[in-house]
Amino acid sequence: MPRVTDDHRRARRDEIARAALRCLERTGIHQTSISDIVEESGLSTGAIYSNFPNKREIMRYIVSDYLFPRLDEIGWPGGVRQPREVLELMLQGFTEDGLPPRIIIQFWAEASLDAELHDDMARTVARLRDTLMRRLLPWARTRATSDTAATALAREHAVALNAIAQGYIAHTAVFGPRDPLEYIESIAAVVA
Amino acid sequence: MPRVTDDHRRARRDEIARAALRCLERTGIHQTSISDIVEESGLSTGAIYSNFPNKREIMRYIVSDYLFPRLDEIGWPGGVRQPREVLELMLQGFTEDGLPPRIIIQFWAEASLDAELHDDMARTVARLRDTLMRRLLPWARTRATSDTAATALAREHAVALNAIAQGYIAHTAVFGPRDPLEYIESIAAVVA
DNA sequence: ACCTGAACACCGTTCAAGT
DNA sequence: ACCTGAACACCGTTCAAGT
Repeated sequence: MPRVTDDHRRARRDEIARAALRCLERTGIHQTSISDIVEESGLSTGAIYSNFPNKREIMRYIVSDYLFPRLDEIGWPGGVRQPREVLELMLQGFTEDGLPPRIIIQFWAEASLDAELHDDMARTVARLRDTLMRRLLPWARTRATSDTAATALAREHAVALNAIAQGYIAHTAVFGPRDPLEYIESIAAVVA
Repeated sequence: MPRVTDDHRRARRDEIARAALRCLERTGIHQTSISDIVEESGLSTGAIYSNFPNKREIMRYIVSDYLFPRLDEIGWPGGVRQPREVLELMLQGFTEDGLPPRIIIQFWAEASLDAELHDDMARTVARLRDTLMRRLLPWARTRATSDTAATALAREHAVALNAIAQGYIAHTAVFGPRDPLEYIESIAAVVA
């Protein structure tokens, strides 16, 4: 019995979150009002508030489940791949499949002010890092003598990949789209 | 005669902007209300609104004049400096003298939604880039055959330095303070 | 000319009433 | 149990009245 109710509840929450996301893509977090979400979803104010306690919890739900939806579904090639190549695939994956950078940077701004939203973001980013780690592991094994060392190396590089991706997203959010390969090349030239 | 009035006006606007900035550091752009700024500045609502047409224009004023206040006042060493070293000094300068990354990322989020604020931001970043360019020029001259080529090279690298600094600020805004040198080293290891 | 602060319109949230 | 939508409190902005 709880099964049916839970499924229904989740479906409703997804319906609301997706409507909210369509509003966010148009106007951002703070310019999106509850009544915009009411209109976009076709539900009533009360329907929103009987599924989420407040607007902030809708945003937390989005950060946890919708912010970087498909990174583990990128068509990753198998085999040994250099970190640089994994980075290139990741940035191309964001460009093609992710939410607009404009939205992501707004959630970062929120996360820097709200401890719980920050923790949701940290968990989401940790999932991303683990996906990257798995892709880096074959390469890391060619560089390390033990399995433990390989895991540590892959993890370190996955963290750095996340950091560069964050820089790329922030950059394109503010200054517009940019070719990922050219971006990577330009920062490589500077830190070399 | 207009001189005195203009100076007075500018002083008042600075007074308001600084009070607003103190509020922003505590609670962010959207959680800072006009009445917070009224309280923090000791002025009245009407005094705010007779110096700025609305809250957004206070934010534009901050982006133009207060966001990266001291980058050209960093104690830059003279002589030929590698891009990597200029990058290190820049990130250290941000860490020591700039506004908290938490605030800067909020203005980026705003700039990605508001065309005029975006243009203010672009001008501010262009000033930063020109400062960096001047610091890179001695190095660029050792690498280029003409003055024109040196200028172009310095400019290219200055743009990349800005991009990396933006990544660093976004990263520290969300994930907390991090040693600039270690950050640079970790991304260098990946794009190498 | 600049400032005061009460009044207005709008948004997030609540809650009595419905199914 | 979930939903409706009018009502409430608060925030950005305006404006008649003051200096």
